[in-house]
Amino acid sequence: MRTSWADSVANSQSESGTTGSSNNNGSSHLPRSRYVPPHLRNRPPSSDPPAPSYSAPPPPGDRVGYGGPSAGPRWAGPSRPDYGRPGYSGGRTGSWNSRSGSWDRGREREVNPFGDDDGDAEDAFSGQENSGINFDAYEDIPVETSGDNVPPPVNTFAEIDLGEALNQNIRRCKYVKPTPVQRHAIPISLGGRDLMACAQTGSGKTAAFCFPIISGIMREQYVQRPRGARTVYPLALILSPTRELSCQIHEEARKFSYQTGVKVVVAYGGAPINQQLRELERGVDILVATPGRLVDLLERARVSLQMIRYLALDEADRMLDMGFEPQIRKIVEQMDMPPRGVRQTMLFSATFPKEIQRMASDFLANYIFLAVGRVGSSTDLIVQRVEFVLESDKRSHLMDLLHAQRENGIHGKQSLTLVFVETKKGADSLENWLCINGFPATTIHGDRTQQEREYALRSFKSGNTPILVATDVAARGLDIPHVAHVVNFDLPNDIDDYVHRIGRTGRAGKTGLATAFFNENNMSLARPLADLMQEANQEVPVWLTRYASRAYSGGGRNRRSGAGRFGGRDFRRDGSFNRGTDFYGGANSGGYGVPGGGYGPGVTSAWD
DNA sequence: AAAAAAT
Repeated sequence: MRTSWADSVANSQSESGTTGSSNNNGSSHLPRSRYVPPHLRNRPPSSDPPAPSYSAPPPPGDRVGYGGPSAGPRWAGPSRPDYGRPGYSGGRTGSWNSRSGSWDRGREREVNPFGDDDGDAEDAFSGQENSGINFDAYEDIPVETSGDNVPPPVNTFAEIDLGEALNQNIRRCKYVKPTPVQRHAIPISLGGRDLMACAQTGSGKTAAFCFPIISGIMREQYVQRPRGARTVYPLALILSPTRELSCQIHEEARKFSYQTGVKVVVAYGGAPINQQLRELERGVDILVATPGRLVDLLERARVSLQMIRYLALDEADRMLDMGFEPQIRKIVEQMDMPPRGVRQTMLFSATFPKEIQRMASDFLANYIFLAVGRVGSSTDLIVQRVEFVLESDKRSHLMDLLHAQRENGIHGKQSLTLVFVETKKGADSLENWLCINGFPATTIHGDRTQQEREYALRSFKSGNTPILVATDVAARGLDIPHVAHVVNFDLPNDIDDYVHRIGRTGRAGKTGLATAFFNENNMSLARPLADLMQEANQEVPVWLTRYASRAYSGGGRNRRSGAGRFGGRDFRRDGSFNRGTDFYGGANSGGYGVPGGGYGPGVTSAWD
């Protein structure tokens, strides 16, 4: 039987009579037997796994491991050299480090990230959060792996020795069983292997790279980090292309690391740097950042990458599209980060153009390639409609849609609708027009201040302004739960972008609707769109088929080399890219053309 | 061409 360190803390706290009461709302003590932990409140009585044995959880604000009495041995595991990889030997017991002692100054109460104590309107949807996941949709997802000695996937979280503290947070998140990307990626990462993967954000990708990092840091033998003047030394770095995405990863990572003692800090541009510096100074294990701000911090020598054990690059192709390659190379190769093979690296990308392949071969060592199909292959979950709408009719047409939606909605409440437009100016003007016409809308684009962007996102998520007009800043990666409808008011020029946009709905196994306004300005998209819809078993209007057959072949398609079909490819198999001894051809033959997994030639990026 | 990202 496993006795984890966290268990012993929980036991010792229950023995010492700690009452598990009090959220930050100052509610008075509840009798212990009646105590319902915040994350178990407001739930439907059935369908949940048996509640964890919870006689008296530690008070939410009190960091486990911060000098608690009889907290058990801080480290009982085998010792490793400083730069040792967190090898996975399975069945280890009692080796969980609390990270205590690292951030002595941070004795303030850790804010409960699961808060039913934040009291704002985001609660409109709480209680449904994650509980409506259609797990059947996850069953038949095609998954492909290749590489040396791929660790076998797991079927339950219980099979993975992540530690009790993390397990408790998994329960608090109401994750019942791992999603496909988690089933495969977590054992790979825990096995200390580098990973190149593609999968949707909504399918649990963030957890897939956060769990191994958090658990690895907790296992880490306590190593004194250098104490530079004002320099901090994170152990893990997560890079993502947009500020919102970084925030989102940070929020999730905070939930996963609650009461583990692992500190997560986010740094991104557009926000005052001083506050971020203060956060950093209070201690950081995992740093989530956008490239620009991180480079700034590195140049100021406020952050050192010397102690980095884990590096995760999210939406790598997106970062390259946005011209971040120089910054990323600077961060990974030209600062003080340990080289590949010493640190552990995870690279997530939707497509595999040459630049990504080069990046993979430069940043990863003997990695495992993992491709996870789209949840429900997008087919079952997103209903795609395309309508011919003249430029001049778009606004009134949108209005019709919104009216119909409002009437069909429950209690006349507008369900969340995300409207994509091409330009920042167009976004502002459409938002204004919607508001004038009685539809509360807000907008998100790169000309708005970060504060405005964050406010807009919050206001949208909470349902206060159930219509969000967005440019492509919101197209990829953002996981906004409960988006019922995505409207492509202006279609993008690239079918990949279309796929990403409609992927903002139908997430986490829920169904969604995507409507596109098509007109003569979108001719180049006719064929790829018709092909895509057909392959997704959607109804293709006859007029679109006609345009498609007329359209000059190849127009508007993504012709990036290296991209193609299900999950892209592990290019190491091509033989064309072999370089040095890290590469090997043709392990694990077969696997392409997994049934139901593809969008056909030239159409990629079903992944986030 | 537009969008994004450090000040």
